Order: sequence, then C-alpha cells, then structure tokens
Amino acid sequence: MGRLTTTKCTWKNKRHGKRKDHTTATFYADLHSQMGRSPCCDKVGLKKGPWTHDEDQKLLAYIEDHGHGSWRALPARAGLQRCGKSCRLRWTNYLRPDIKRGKFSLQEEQSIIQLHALLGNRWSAIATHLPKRTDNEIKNYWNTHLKKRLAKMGIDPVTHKPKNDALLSTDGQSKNAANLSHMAQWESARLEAEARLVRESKLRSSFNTPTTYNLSSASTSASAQPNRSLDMMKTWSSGGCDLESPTSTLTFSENAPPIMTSSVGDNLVHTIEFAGTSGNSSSETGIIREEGHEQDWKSMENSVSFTSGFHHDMTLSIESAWASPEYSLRGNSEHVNIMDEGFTSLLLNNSGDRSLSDSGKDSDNCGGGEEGSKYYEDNKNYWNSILNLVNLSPDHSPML
DNA sequence: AAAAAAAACAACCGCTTCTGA
DNA sequence: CTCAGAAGCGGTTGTTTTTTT
Repeated sequence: MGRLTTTKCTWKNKRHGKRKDHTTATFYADLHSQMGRSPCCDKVGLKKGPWTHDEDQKLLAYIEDHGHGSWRALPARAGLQRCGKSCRLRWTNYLRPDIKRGKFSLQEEQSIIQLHALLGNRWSAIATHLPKRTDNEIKNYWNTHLKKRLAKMGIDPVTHKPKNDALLSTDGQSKNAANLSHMAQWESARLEAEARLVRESKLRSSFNTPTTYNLSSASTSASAQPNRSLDMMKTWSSGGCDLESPTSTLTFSENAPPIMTSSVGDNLVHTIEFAGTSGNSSSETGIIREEGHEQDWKSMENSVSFTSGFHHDMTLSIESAWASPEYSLRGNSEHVNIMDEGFTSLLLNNSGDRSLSDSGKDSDNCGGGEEGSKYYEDNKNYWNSILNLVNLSPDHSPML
C-alpha cells in the first residue's frame, strides 16, 4: 500500500531534517539532560503512539475520581505507562467531556477563517472562540482543509490576500491592508489578554473546588467575567475620522447598523447570521449550512457566478468565493477587482447590491467621496463583525 | 481486486511561557 | 530577582483510512 513505511523506531530531527534511530534519539535525550535541559519525563519503558481503549478508560476513571492535578505524577498513579504530557494531550484533545468532535459546520469554518485572518496560526486563541473545539483539532482542520481551499482559490492562506497582491504596492488598498493588519495586531494582543483573564477566572473559580474535574464550574466560569473586551476597538469605532490607532489611519463612522448577530445553538454557539438575508439567500441557492456542506460547496461550483454582483448575505459571498471556479479562473476585469481586494475583503462586501467594479477604490482618505465613505463603511462593518464575534465568545467559550 | 496516492487526524517533539519557591 | 518545574503551544510526523488509478 501507499502508506508511509518508515519504521516505528525512527524519528525525524525537525531542525536538521535527519532521521535517527531510537538509540540515537535516546542518546540525544541523555545528552540533552546532561547539557541542562531535562526531558519532560523519564521515557524509559513508557508507551508511545495511539492510545488503547483500556488506557483511555484508566485515564478517564482516574481523572473522574481525582482530577488531573499534576500531570507528571498522574500516569504512575493511574497505572499508565505513559508520560504525563501524553496523558495531558490525550485528555485535552480527545477524552475531555466538553469537546465536540465531528465535522466542522460552515459557520465554524467561517469563524476559523476570520479568526485566522486576525490572529494567524495562534490556534489556542482561535479555539477560545470556537466552543468545544480544541486547538489541535482546529489546527488540523485548517491544515488539511481550509488552507488547501484558500490556496486553490489563489489566496495566500497566510496573509488571506490574493497571491498576486504583490502588484498592489502603492495604492490605497495596500495601505488599507496594512491598517487592517495593524488593527489585527492590536486585537490579537487584546485577545491574549482576554484569554489570560479567562484563565485567571478559571483558576479562581476552581480554587475552592476539590481536585475532581468539574465540568459545570469550568464551563461557566467565563460567564462570570464581566465583558470587558474590545474597549479599545470600540473607542476606535466610535471615534470617526478623528480617532486613529497608534499606527493606523483606518477609521469608522458611527451609527451603522450591526451586520452580524449571533445566537447560541446546540451544536454551534457562534452561529453567525448576517443581517437580514441569510435565510433567504440560503434558500435561494439551496445552501445547507449544516453538516455535509462540503458537498454543497461542490454543488455550488456550477451554479454561482460573480457576474451578478455580491449577495446581501456576507456568508453567501464567502460561500460563493469558495465554491466558484470562475472566481479563481476568470480573467476579466470584474475578476481582477475581486482578486485585488482579497479574500478578507470579500468579508467586507456585504452591503447590498454593490457592484464589483466599485469595490476598493479611492479608499485611502477618510470620508473622501461617496465611494471612499462606502468603502470605510464596509471596513467598519467588517470590524464590527469581528467585534461581535469576539465579544460573544468569552461568555460561551470552553475553559481550556 | 490490487496498488498507489491522497486525505485525515492523533500524537509527538521541543520551544516558550507561566508559576511558585 | 532568579531558577526550576509544569504546562501551554505550534509545528511536524507517522499511521490509518479513503479515494483514485
């Protein structure tokens, strides 16, 4: 078969790309400890590789009775021939009762993409906003599904911009992209702080509880946190043209209606409904926003055309972007405009029947003309959508 | 039906960060 | 303030499963 046939006793040195046999690995581990870096645990005689059902049961039973406490000490106490780190990973990524497994919904995928555009490969931060999903699962899903799809569309999965974006070096769009990037950095920092607060809250809430794992207290502790997020972003967004980030000139206008609301569902807490039209547009195009949407996207490939303009529903715009081969293959002017804007900009285009050729023009000055203000209106809407997304999250995020 | 290739994902490794003494 | 241990985190590997040839 075509499976990889590397032997079980070899491993690859990541830094040097060389394979070493297990003996050599052990030697290097010993060397490491002699050089001052101690191994995470005594690996002699410890089992590696896939967990058996029996091991899972032992770990589950132990944690149910005693909590995990010290991971290092846990394996011996639980009667497992594993290192503590392996136990922690198994628990965190697989056995924990408050994690959801199975296919990602379309909404979850969109959240991942949005958050990745903001945060990059910071999977734990992203996972904070995707309840019941682990960072490892999100990371795997990104690497095996989403990244490839973006690449297929000609979008750089790292920057979320078209791969030919290098051509746009001096115009307003590039400046705007830089502004978005600056804001993303700020938001990223904020999310980190927020996650820290949540962790602290968790610690506080569990301070008086026995070592036994308590799902209910863990999962609700974040709710007790006052919603203190996004103060800075709100300050930005409320300040109009006079307010700037330390480095950005991106501004917002006031009094725009929110474009995104959220609801809490059984399967997905952050169901993102964009203002007004999601239901209609879904039914119009036969999109099913649930499990198995991969099929739906494929089926859309032959039915969605960008020549008709953007849909009211931002969600649909994204879906269309995913699904339409024309999007990535056509070479006409409309296509160029879309590609110039980039994938992230697709998220901005939620404002009705706006034509493609209007997008992204004359946007470097604040309030400079109708199109410019429209453009900033869209930017504001985009960031509002992100704000809503992250604002809602702490109340529903699982404790990690 | 068999082989090969691709996809999927659990688990590992090692660096970084946090925490408490 | 410093240090060591513990835990967190992200990149990567390796095995299994599924799809294609």
